[in-house]
Amino acid sequence: MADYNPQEIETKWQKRWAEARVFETEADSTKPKYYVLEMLPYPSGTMHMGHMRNYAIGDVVARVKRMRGFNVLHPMGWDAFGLPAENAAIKNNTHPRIWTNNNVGEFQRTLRRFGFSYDWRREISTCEPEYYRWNQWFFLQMLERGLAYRKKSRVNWCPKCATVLANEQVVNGGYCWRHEDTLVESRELEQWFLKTTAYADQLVDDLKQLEGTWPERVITMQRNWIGRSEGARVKFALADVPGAPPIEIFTTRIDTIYGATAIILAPTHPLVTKLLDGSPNRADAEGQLARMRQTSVKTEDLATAEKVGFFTGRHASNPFSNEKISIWVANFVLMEYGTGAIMAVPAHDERDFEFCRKYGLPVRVVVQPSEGEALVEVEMTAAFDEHQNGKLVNSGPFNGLSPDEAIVKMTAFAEQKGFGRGEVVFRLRDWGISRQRYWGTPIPVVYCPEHGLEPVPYKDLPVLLPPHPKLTGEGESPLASTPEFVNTTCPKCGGPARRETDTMDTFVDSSWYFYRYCDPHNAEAPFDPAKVAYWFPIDQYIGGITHAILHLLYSRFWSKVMRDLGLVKHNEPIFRLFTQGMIQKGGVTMSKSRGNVVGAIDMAEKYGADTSRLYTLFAAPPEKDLEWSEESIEGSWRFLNRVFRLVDKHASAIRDTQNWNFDAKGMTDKERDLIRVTYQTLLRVTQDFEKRWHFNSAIAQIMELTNEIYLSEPLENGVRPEIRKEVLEILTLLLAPMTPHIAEEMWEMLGHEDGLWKAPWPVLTDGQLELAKDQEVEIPVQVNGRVRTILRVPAGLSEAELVAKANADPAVARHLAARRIVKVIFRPNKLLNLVVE
RNA sequence: GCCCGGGUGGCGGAAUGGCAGACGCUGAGGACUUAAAAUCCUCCGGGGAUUUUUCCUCAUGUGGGUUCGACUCCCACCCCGGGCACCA
Repeated sequence: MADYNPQEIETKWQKRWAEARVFETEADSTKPKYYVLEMLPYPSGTMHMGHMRNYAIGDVVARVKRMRGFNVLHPMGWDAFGLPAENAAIKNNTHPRIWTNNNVGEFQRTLRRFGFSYDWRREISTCEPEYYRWNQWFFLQMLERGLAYRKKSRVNWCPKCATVLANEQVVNGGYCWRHEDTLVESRELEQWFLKTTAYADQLVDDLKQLEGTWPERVITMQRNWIGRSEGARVKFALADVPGAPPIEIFTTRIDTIYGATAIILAPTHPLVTKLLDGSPNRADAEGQLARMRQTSVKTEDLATAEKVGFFTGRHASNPFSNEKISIWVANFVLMEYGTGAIMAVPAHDERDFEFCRKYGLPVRVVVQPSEGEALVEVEMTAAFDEHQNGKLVNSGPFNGLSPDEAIVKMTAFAEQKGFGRGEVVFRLRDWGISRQRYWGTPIPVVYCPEHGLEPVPYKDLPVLLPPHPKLTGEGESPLASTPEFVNTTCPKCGGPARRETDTMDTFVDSSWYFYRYCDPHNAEAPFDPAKVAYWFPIDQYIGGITHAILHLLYSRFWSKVMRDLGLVKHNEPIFRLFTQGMIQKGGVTMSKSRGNVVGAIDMAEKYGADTSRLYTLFAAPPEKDLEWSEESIEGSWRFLNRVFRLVDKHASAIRDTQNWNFDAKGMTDKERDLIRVTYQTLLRVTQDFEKRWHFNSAIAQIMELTNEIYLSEPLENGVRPEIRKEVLEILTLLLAPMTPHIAEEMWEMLGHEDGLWKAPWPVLTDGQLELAKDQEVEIPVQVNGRVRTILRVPAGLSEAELVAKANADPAVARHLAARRIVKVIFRPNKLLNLVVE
């Protein structure tokens, strides 16, 4: 009699797995491959159970696939660059590398303690020169192709981070994604960009390939983020400024152009100052303009702010109607989108309606609903903006067309006349990657007084971070105040030159790390394309919904660039994506900053890794958020003890028994019942693992099986040792993907000298499938859809026989009374429903 | 405002058109024990009738609908969570 001692068992098996190198894999074209990956963690502080859920799910998948004969790649690494390391280093007067490496050590120890089946030889850390040199290599490749460029731009500046943020890192309408209480400011700086917009079309089109294997909402979020709009660009000539260039506007509703009653420019539109030159309204206008230009960058405010604007005193003429309309400037028109100028069609656009009513601009209906009452301008209280359902009026030669027809014809007309053309506009902007911080990948270019911007030659990569930076957390990049880094020579002329001092956004690191896992120690190239061709695409990627836009969009972009560089063949790197729910405590997501974490190591020490893993899988389906409960985890602990005692009790009697030959002859009823429930459990659990990912109900099934076995105790009475062995072995194998250590231990107790890691997932023969079938079934008998009795009958009973039995049953007879049966619904082995008058 | 999720016992959850509440937690009772813990067994949605047994009835956010039959499908609404938010 031994007690279940998880600390001892878990250490023992982790050691054996490592010695036998069980989880180390190589590309092998003779075997089917399976690449399962969990998003790489940012190593900060200690790991909590919120992290572990992600890895527990991935490990189940990896272990099930291995048992099913796949060559499984399951790697782990560290997203090791980033601001917290630098901030912590400043605070503690240490080096970011020391802080980072300590955390990496802590994270690695925790993951190892949980027994996750990673191939640790493939571990990568993005802050190592062996890794980030390839960030620089990719950057130079993009620079050569015009996909990396520098421009002066208004940027999002987080005063706390003291650096620039990408648009995607500005959250909640104007706050820093790391400091959710800090408002992002707007500044003008020279910045490096990657041309994500060059792939905007593909990024949106290829989302179709992901339908069915990616969560719908992730696809929708990406589609909205890219924001593709088809419309037209139209030139409005200036009516009262001779020789001035026309104003170009973008619209998706060119069909409503006869209803345009004003042109509105963004406050920062370059034409605004020209228009105001010599305008009678000038003084007044400039005051308003100044106010508009300095309003906050909070998009949330923008959305709810009242629309304000002013008349420039100038007019433009509508190229379709030659009508003169006034030109305005207003706060709700954005310079960053389209052309920074719009035509206001108040009758058919909600925003324009609001603006024009406020300033008394005319409203003119040009699309009348095809059903119901006709619109009357003065009575309108809202714009009529339906596409589908209307026809054009007051629109010259286009009267009578539907809006959709009119869009096509009017765009063609504008193109023919030379004052407009069809255009597709994206909301997506280029990816600003410059960061004015130390702990990131140096951007590999130098500035020569003679030759200007020069890329660092490939042979000189990596450009290493200087080992002794001056970190202050303020002002420009710490690299700029590190002379031994900045001062260099021009690769072209050898004269003195300055290095670029910006470093790369850390999303660069995570955009391609999963390729490096395929060939992590390659010193000649980012990876061997042949190895990537074997392992890719990632069969299953698992992570939080928080990365639905940023990380996944950049990764998709990077893959497409790599494809165009000829490094990979696929369009999309990730075949199947799963977004798991968060672990919460007290109703909010577990996180260090909220101070509600449950430490992973603490749980492993208290209950063991197996219990901790089991509980995160059992408490809720994996896609849903899960409220951590210290009381509930006790149930998982009790269950594993219960299983262990069961195996322990029978082990000595059955360990040396021959395996059962599956001969059904001579089986006792008790044996049949046990075998049936065991096989049925196996079939259902297999389904839950492979098809539905319902780990929680898989565990429930295994618990039920365990309860059944307990109720059949003592098994020695009427169950032969070989059948006991069959039942307990299957129970053990079912648990193996989720609680691998205890499963290995029990497998050994059951007499196996080879590790369970060598055992395949059980597959039933036809004979065994026969034994899995019910011989007797319980059939609910309904009268008019209400259950009146449950009959226990032999499986496969015919309708007639069942109806006869039902009629004979007093509980049914009572409800049939003397009424006539008008219809019989019969589902074999399932249900009988008698419909009476 | 728009777009997604979701709403089932005291709690986490199960059931993808066929016995609502599997499994687990909590709680109650029993066995074992000098005792406790652990363990094993039983019970546990509401109301009513019958009271050793069983039967009826209500119940899956609300109201309709489809169906022999609806937690499940359809329509409308309410509430909760998340995402987007002047993108022309």
